[in-house]
Amino acid sequence: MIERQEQKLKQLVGAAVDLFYEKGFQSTRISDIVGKAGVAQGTFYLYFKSKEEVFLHICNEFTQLFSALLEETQDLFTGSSHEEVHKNVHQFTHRLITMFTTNGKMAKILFFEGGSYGGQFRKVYEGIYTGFVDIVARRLEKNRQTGYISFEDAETEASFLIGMFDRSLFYFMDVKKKVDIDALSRRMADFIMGGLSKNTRDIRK
Amino acid sequence: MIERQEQKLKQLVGAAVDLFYEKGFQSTRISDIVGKAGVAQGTFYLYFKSKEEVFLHICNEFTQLFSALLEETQDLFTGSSHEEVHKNVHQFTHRLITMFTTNGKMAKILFFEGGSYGGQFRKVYEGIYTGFVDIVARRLEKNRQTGYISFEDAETEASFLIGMFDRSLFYFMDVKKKVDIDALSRRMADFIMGGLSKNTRDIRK
Amino acid sequence: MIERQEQKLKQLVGAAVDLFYEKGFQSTRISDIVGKAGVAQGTFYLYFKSKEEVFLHICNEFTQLFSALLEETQDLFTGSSHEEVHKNVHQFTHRLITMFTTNGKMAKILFFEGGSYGGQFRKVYEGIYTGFVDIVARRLEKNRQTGYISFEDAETEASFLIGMFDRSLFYFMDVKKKVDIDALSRRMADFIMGGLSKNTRDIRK
Amino acid sequence: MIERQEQKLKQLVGAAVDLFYEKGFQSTRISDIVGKAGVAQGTFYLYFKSKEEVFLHICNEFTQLFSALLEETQDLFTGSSHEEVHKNVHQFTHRLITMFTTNGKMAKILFFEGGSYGGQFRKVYEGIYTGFVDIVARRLEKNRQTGYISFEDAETEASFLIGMFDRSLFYFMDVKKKVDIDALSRRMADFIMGGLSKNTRDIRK
DNA sequence: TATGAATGAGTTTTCATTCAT
DNA sequence: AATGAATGAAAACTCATTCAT
Repeated sequence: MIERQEQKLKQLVGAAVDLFYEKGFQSTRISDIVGKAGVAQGTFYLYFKSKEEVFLHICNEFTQLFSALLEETQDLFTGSSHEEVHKNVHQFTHRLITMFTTNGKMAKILFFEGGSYGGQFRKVYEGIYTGFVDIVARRLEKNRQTGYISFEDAETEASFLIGMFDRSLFYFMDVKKKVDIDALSRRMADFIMGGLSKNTRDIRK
Repeated sequence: MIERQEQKLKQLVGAAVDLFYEKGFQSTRISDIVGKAGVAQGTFYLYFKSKEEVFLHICNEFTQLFSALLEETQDLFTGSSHEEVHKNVHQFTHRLITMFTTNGKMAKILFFEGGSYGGQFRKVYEGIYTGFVDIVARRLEKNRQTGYISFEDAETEASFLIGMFDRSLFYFMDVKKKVDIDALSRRMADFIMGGLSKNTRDIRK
Repeated sequence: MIERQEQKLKQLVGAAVDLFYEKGFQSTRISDIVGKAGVAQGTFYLYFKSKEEVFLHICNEFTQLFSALLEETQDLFTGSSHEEVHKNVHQFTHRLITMFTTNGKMAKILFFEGGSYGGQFRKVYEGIYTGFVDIVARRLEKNRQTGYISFEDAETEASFLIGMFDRSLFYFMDVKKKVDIDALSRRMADFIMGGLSKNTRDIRK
Repeated sequence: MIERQEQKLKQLVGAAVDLFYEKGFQSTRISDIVGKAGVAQGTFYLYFKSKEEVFLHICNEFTQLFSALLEETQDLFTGSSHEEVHKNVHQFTHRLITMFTTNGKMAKILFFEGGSYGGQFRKVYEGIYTGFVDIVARRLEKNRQTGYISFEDAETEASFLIGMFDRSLFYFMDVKKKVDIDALSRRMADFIMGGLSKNTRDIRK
């Protein structure tokens, strides 16, 4: 019985993910969702209070995956050699890209729909984005003294890193419809290490 | 008479820009626009066929500014010394940030609303974004041989550059509500030059 | 449940018939129909896609009655004596007038609204009218040889018969608001038999 | 100057006739009329108070032509021999058909649009139709005693005559898009004389 | 718990008419 | 007299949400 309910919930969420992804939040009708989920119109309201609630449910699911992954990256930018730092950064980009491509629809729903202005989800999006920037900035700051990375302002630099990750990934996922995870994560790690080596390079030269 | 019309058009476009920025495209009502513009409901339809059309009008305005600016950046990444290349990159980031902040609302409307999934404007957005990536990739390719920049795949690298530019700028404009153009453009140029120096650095080491 | 739906449908159609009859198709608002039917505005759209669709529904209902009746009149104009032919013609006019007066509102909606120029229903009307002319012409042709009726061109003559039937009936229904079915059908039969006896009369004289 | 005005009026009326004929009254926009007439939107209101007024203007024009013609038919159904009556009836149908086909658009606007239910013009239409029936009925009555025509009730018979005239003519004008005036008027006269000879024929037999 | 028919508030759009120029 | 931009009332239609079964 409870399984039945769980299944209905999953059907509804699954249908919503597909539809938000295809048509966007605003253009998706409750009737579309229930239609795709194969349940009656009224049933939707047994599981969610409103369309917004499904959206937030989806955002939460993704945010949890995301947070869990970020938690595991304590040693991003750490290392006792340039190569080790590079390896850690690469590991990070690889994992992140893998997670984003695996949950591509949810990622896009959150990062595009959520960011859309006036969306009721702007706040959610900003919270997640800011949290992401913060955590990366903190990781940077933690390793400022190692001498293997260099930057003026951790927040600014973090926003660069996340921007290049986020948009380039969606560029390949969305526009190019093809992501070579290995190549992209490696190039990303290279670029990041280069970008973070400005002063160290100059100094060592 | 014609001036009057021009003025009405500007009022309408101005109101639309403000409202799309504040509430998003979907949540903005024609009645909001005419209300803010101080004209009658019907007047809107003398100037635009639909809400979509105002949106595209705004996108076009911004796209033109944007294209004009891109045209002027023929020597992005060129130069006969590391410093000269850096200077050119910096000039570019400075100009671009200035333009984006000056036309902040339009920029955000296009880059967020336009990118929103299922939005009717996805195509417009993708066209502009792809065009942007293409032009930067071409500038990169043109200067591959100079030895001052280095990369495996120009398109990938271009998507990095644009991503970091785009998102970090909006992060400061939107979330932080404060952009230090000089500092940001300089740091961006530094990061870019670092990111593009991977191999050169390794080689010279 | 299904009965409930059927009832709602009937209420809506009934209200529409009344209103189209009183105010015409164009002047009838959906809000008038739902108001008269005692249902909510949105309910209308559960049963019909548009105002046009109710109209066509009504036309179909009447057309079916009409076609069924025409099917039964195989022996119109047949007979082995002038009197028998007359009797058959009279039977026909009597039945037809009875059907039209019984379904007076529907008949008028189709024959007036439908025929109205530029109406979206012109085609429907013309189809029905032409079909009516055709069938009467065929019945005439079938009995051309009996010697009890006479005419040059069956189609022309059929258009005479239908015209006199159609307009005179509406003249009494609409303008005079009173129809003496027996008298009218008899006079009509007399007139028709006279009109169709031109040559026979001359010959016999 | 005054000629100029007259010309504008004619342009407007002409455009209105064409458009009412093509698209119907309701579907015709003032903007269509002024567009076709080549004058400004506001100019319309210098000549007519509303769309209704142009329609009535057109109806009046036609009604005048029609009334003038009816006035001239004092000797419809008169004559001192069957042949003479026939000749007069034929003359009448010929003239009437000629007039209707010559002013085909106006005729159809009045007889179809005007008759459309709920049309604001129902009254106008009914007035004209009733007047037509009345005058024919009076002509019939006047000649009841001659012995060349026979009928029970003049009004009924008049409604037959007009119905057959009206609808059959429009059937050929509209549906068949071809009217053979000579043949149609002759057949009509034949049919009418037949229809009106019921009793006389029986008596003389 | 599940259903799906019913609701009605909310939005876009049209177009006859007005009026300043 | 002529113009045509501006007006705003009116109407069709959509869809999230409710509720009786």
